[in-house]
Amino acid sequence: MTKETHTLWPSEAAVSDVVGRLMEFWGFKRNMGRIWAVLYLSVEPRSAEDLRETLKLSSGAVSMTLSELLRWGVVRKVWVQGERKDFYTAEVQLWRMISRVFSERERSEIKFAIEAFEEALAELEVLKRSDDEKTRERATLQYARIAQLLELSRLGQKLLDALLATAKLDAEPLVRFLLGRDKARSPSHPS
Amino acid sequence: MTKETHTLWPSEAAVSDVVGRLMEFWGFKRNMGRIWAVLYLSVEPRSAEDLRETLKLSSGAVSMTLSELLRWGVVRKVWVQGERKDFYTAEVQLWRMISRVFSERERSEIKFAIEAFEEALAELEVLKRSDDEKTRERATLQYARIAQLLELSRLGQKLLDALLATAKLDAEPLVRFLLGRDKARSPSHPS
DNA sequence: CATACTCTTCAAAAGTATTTGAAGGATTCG
DNA sequence: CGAATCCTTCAAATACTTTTGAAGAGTATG
Repeated sequence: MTKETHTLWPSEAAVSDVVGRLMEFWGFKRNMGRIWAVLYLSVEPRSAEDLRETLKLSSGAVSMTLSELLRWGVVRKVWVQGERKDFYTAEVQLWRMISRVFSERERSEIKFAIEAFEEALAELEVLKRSDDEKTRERATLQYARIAQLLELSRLGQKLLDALLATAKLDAEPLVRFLLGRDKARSPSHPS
Repeated sequence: MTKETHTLWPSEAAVSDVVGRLMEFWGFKRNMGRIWAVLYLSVEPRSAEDLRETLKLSSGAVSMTLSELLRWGVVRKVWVQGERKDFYTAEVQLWRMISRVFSERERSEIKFAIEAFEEALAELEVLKRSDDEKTRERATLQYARIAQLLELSRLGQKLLDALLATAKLDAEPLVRFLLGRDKARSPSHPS
């Protein structure tokens, strides 16, 4: 019933925009970022209609974007006393969000790559024993190069795993390590 | 003059494809990945025409993609004795490539976000002292939330810096740390 | 300096991705 | 049960990205 179209403050608009862009950069739809940001900055849960008006989107877009956000577990449905509509809030545990997204998305991507590299290596293994000199040379070089790619991918995978393991507990551990390294270098922001 | 259209082996095609996808996933054009991969797996430097034929692209596409790759420093021009055309090779130092891309692209992205968050905080700083109760509440919550985003961004920035500093020297140091953590947990792939 | 060859550019075409809004479900309320 | 409200779906429209290929600029060669 509250018909006041929550107008965004300039700072809210700016943050939503930046988050939208960041998300886009990370391969999501811009509106996912914008909607999440609005919810993240909202004192109370918001309805779909509310978001639709605030961000000037179609009802369909809001519905689809929200369901995607729900699927990624970065937004939750909330029941508000005596209201018919659904209300939504943002997950505020940033690390949780990130780890969820990473573990679902980046991991499968990298897993796929790793498998492909392994297969390629297996094929080249055979060609390295070819009768043809040229073929052997080519196969040998490629084998070495792909092995590099594989190594890098495995490393990326481990990095991700480490990050995820870390994030699952708390924000800090890995963080600390990295901040530590940095301490001596730039005095930067006093805060 | 060598008119033999280097046909790709299945393993080459597969790897080029995967690398293309990975690159696409990371926000580049798929063809950048494919071209780079072909060069990376090539025994000798290749000409633009050669790539055009191998990958069935238009001359324009090859030209533009190559110049983009050159701009990112992941491919280099090479002069081949007695040849009129330009020849190209891939940067084979993977860490170098990655650190170059990261430092140019991700860093500016994150820097921009950080600035935006800081500005938003400054604006909210004022609103937190508003006469209106509601406004104060809203501003206070948003301040706290954006501060979280800012913290996270700064962390990301530091992580990147650490990675870059590492990569600039060698592939290993950061790597070692991460591999260490992992050792005890999952026996996984026996190789 | 004319010719041949190569590379680049760019407007148009093709291809993708996102958004819209109307139709249809689903749920609650009287 | 019927009306009202809200949510979802999906084909069509729009917006955005990438690719094409022809025109032209640049350069080495005879």
